[in-house]
Amino acid sequence: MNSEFPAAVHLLVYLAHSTSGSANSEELAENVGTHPARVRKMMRCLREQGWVGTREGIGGGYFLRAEPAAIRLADIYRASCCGGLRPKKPTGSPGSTCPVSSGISGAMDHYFGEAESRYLDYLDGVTVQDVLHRIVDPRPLP
Amino acid sequence: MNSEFPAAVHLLVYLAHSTSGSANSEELAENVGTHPARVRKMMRCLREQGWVGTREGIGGGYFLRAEPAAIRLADIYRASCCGGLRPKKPTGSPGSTCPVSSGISGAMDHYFGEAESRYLDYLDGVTVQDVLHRIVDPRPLP
DNA sequence: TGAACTGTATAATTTATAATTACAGTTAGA
DNA sequence: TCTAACTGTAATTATAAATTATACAGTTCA
Repeated sequence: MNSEFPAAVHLLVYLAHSTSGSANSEELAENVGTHPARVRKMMRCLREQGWVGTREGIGGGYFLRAEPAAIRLADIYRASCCGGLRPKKPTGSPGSTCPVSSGISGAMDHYFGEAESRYLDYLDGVTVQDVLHRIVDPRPLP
Repeated sequence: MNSEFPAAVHLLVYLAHSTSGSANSEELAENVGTHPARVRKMMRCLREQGWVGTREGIGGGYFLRAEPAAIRLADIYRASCCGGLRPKKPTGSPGSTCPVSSGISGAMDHYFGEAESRYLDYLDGVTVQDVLHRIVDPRPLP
């Protein structure tokens, strides 16, 4: 898995924690530990989901549009890196006469899909607010 | 995720399906679609788990040592690429004065760990035999 | 002894990921 | 209306990870 998903969560948690409620790409990039251009690119995705708003121009930046308790990690995952839990390169070859070589990738797709959906079932129960609370007020949480 | 895990499953399923019960690294590599040296390397791991045996020298190769129905995909996953479901590079920085930046990676580790364990719970219910049956006799199966 | 294998290390190549650069478009305020 | 401070986006470069390839010592059997 690449780090799009955790970085997206980080951005949303940061905005949820921010007292001013907004931040520009430079501030966010420094907090996450990445480059402002990458933040802006990721923000496109979060904006399309309706989770953040953008203000361009001087004094501009990003701000939350949704309630932290309404943003589920499973949805962030789906928006940022869906399918990332399975390997890109399948084994075997579809045209082989050997049933194992030709059929294994379809079978594995099935198992990866099922397993990934259990992974997402769990993340469906965790919100941006939960993550924030785990950080600023470490008590047992989802 | 890299393709160690699906390749390992492929190797075991192939041996389980093979009528002779054994195959050398060249035959396995061709079936999986990779290099014989990589097969030999992966076999080390499968041998250490007691799932396959090796015969060196002329006429040698690999053969199953365990029942296909007793080899669980979750165990293959653990042996071949445990932890591969989380990104390698954490976001934020531990020393930061910002609680989000310093705390997010610990929080995400927790959620990734929980989610991965759901993923494995599912794979725990699938065996090499199940995979083989799904390929050679496609009926509803785990 | 020699041919057919495995075991293992290391180098080379390819691919994926992230960082960087660049610049057009937007906005607020002097 | 001009300018500085931003975002949006694409293209390029750099870095890291995964995979393939090469090499050769050790094993086994005929």
